[in-house]
This record gives sequence, C-alpha cells and structure tokens, in this order.
Amino acid sequence: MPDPTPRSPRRSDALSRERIVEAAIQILDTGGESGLTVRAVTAHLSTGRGAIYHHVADKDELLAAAADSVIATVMVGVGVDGDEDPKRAIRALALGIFDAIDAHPWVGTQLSREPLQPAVLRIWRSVGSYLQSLGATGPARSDAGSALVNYVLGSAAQHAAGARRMVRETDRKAYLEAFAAQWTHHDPDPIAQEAAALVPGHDDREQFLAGVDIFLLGITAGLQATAAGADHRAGVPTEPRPRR
Amino acid sequence: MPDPTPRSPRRSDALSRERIVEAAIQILDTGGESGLTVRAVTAHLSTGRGAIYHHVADKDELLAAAADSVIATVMVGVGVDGDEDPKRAIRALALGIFDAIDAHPWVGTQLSREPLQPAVLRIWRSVGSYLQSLGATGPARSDAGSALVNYVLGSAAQHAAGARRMVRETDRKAYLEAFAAQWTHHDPDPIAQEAAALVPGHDDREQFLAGVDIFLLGITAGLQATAAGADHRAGVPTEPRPRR
DNA sequence: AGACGATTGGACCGCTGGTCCAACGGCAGT
DNA sequence: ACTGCCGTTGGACCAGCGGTCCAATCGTCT
Repeated sequence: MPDPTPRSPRRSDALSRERIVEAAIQILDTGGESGLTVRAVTAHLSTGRGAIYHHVADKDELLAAAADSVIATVMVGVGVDGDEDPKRAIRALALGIFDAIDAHPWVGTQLSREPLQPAVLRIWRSVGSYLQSLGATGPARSDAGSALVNYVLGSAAQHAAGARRMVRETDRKAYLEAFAAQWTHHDPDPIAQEAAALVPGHDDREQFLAGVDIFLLGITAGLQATAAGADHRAGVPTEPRPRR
Repeated sequence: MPDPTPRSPRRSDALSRERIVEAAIQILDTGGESGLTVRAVTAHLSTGRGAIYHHVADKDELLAAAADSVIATVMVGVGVDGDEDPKRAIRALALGIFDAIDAHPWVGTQLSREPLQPAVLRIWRSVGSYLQSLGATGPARSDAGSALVNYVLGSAAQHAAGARRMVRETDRKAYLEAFAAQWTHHDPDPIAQEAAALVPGHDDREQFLAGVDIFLLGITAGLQATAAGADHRAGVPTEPRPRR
C-alpha cells in the first residue's frame, strides 16, 4: 500500500459484494434493522456512497443477501450430521433456524418480507427432502412443506419482534410480567386469565419446539390416514370465496 | 371573519383518531404500505401535518391501529355464527384472517412486525377459547395456540408478500411459471423439480387450509396421547442451547 | 365579556435512499 | 515503455420522509 492518507481512489482493499454484505450483517447485529442505512455501510467501509451501488442494486437486495448469508451458514451447520431420522433432522433444522434468528432478530423480519427469496428457498428445499424421507409425496408434501415453513417463519418473525425490544434478560421478565398484569386487568375472560398467567414463565424456544412436534404429529397421522385410504385433505365444505 | 378562504383553523368536520385510521386504511389499500406516509394521510384529510399527532402518537401506532381495525371486523364476522364444532370454528377463523389479508396485504406484514399487538391478541384470545372447547388446557393449550397462531401469521405474511407484487390475476400465473422454470433450471434436485412443477398450479388458499388441518390433526392426536398417559411434549433430547 | 385550553396547520429540521458525474488508475493494445 | 480507455470510486446533490414546534384560532367555561 503506497499511499495511506490523502484521498485515494482505487483503494488497496478491494470493495466487493461479499465485503459489503459482511459489513451489513455486522451493522444489523449491533444496530438492528433501523441501524442499517446506506450511509452506515459506506462509513463502515470508509468509502463513498455511490461506490456500493456498483456491487449491490438496492438496500432491499442487500438485506436479502445478508439474510441469505446467515441462513446459508445455518443450513450447512445442521446439514453435516447424518439424517437417519427425518423427524430428528426436521427438529434440528427448525431449531437451527430459530437460534439463528434469536441471534440475529432482523433475519426473522426479513424472511417474512419478501416471497421466494433465496433464504426461504433454501429452507424449502431442505424441508422438502426431509419430508420426502418421511414418506410424503406430491401435493401432500407440498402442503406439509408449506405448513412447516410457514410455521417456522411465523414463529421466527414473532420471536424476533419480541426479542428486538428486550435485549437484556432482566428486562424480559419484568416486561412480560407487566404485560401479563395489564392483560389480566382489562380482559376478564377466564381463558385469557390463565393464558396471561403462563406468559411470564414460558420459554419461546421450548414452545417453538412443541409446535414443531405438533406439526410432525399431524403429518404422520395424516400420512397414516391417507395410507389407510382416507383423504386427509378434506377441509371444510368450502364456501364460495368472498374475494373482493 | 371577513375572509373565508385563506387559512381556517377549527374545521367543521371534526378530526378524530377514528377518521385518521379510516383514512390510513384507505391509503394502504390503494397504495400499499409504502404509500402510507404522514403527508398522504394529512393530504387525504386535507389538514396540516401537526394536527394528526394530537390523535396518534406515531406512524407505527397508526399502522397497528389500522391492522387492528381490519382484524377486529374479521373476528366479529366469523364470531357471529355458532361455534358448535371447535375445529370448524378454527378453520373458519383462519380462513377469515387469510381472506382479510388477501384483501389487505399490508395487514399480513404488519402482524408480523410487532409482538403482542392488539390485533394479534385478538386472534390469540379467539383461538384460545376454541382450543378450550377442544379439550386443551394449561401448557398444552398454550403450545397448541402458539403453533396455530404462528402458522396463521406466517402463512399470512408469506401470502401477503406474494400477493403484493401480483395484483393482476394473469400476472400471477406468468410470474409463477417463470419462477418455476428458473428454479427447475438451476436446481437439479429431483425433489425441487417436482415441487417446482406444482408451483404454477397451486392455490394458496387451499394450501393454507391444508396446513390448518395438519395442525388440528396434530393437536387432537397429541391430546389423545396425553389422555392415554403419554407425554406429547417429548421433543428431541434437547442439547444445551448454543446461544451466542 | 374575557380568558384560557384544546385543536389546527404549516414552517422547519435532520435524515434517508438513490442518482449523477468528475476524477482516477490498473490493464490491454501497440 | 507508452498511452488511451473503461470500470471503479466517492462526494455533491435531490426529493421525500417522519417528527417537532409554535403562532394562530376557535369552543367553552368562569
């Protein structure tokens, strides 16, 4: 590096899409989604703002790329160990995604924002192959995959939204207790009362896993019923859709 | 008052929180989430921008209020008819939410953005009471409710994200076909191939309903197992959590 | 009648994402 | 070894955003 100081176009450390995404992830992790501004990225890379638009089309594309990067590492992380038991593998995959989003809450929000984005496709593909091992085929697998992916993404988004505003652990308990108290107060419904009582003590991660198990139970039950000749895609006698 | 035109504080048609939310919904429906700007709202109400901050704290609060308004009307809509069969009622509720979000895609995005927001609480309460009728109590109901609500919200967000960019019906088919073709092309995995083939023909609403049925099946199967003495909240022998 | 407080609306601020373009320098052709 | 060129860089600039502030204005209560 010949000239360190004055103002040097053509810098020595190349500016690349990879480096930009990396910087974006760092900023998102420390400053949250609202902290990700093009200005912050360029400042972090100590470059001008026009420069990054040669490597990234959009702020949206940058966000999607950052989320895909995080999810990609999750997938290789859970994919290495054998997948003897598909159910076990699905639980591990779901947990991996959950934990990743717990560590990077912005990913949870991002995954729900755009459809068919690369990160979501990754998840779909993996889920699809496990469901295949489980014996689901055709539309049944499509339906099951849709259900599982949507459940995971929904839980992730909700958990991420909650985790975002309670960074410290002590805050969390106080916040949940205050919320439960307020809810209990203005909603006399006994079911709400009981639900509110469970709020402060509950563990998002355990509950998430319980949901995955419910799903798996439903899938296997449905497959058995189908194998026995019944049609598990019965549904309600669907009324004409009130589209408007 | 000699001059009627120049600038007349104290208007005749009162400015109220209700009117503001109403205007916001209208703007959101026609212009999408990105169309909702404080400036647009004030223009729509032909008032100044400072005025609305006397009735609404924030743009975020306005969004949450708008979403709550939509969801509230859905809930009363599906709540009127009897709820003899709780499963039927849950399906109807889920479908109501789905259709509402299909009609107002921004609601789907909003519901995933903030936790414990009024609209989501409404859904929780309703689902909780139906699950009660189904025989679930305590943590089991909490888990089942979490699973259902998160699935519904996740599906809603994904569907909304998709629906947002394909307003015309013909666009949708072309878009999905193009997507499937591209996916088929760069992913040789046979499962992906089969999945891609199903993409253009599939119906989001039917698939959503199929997912609801999977969860209902899982919940009832779990309840039966619990009644028989087993513990349905088994899960994987959970490894120590890799929090970081 | 008088004054006070709630409501109104427009000026203003700091900030955002994105475009534009002059300046620069590594690389290819000679 | 020279030189012209084109991809890269970075800062100036723009329109638009959410939110604050405050003078002006009625409705209302004393």
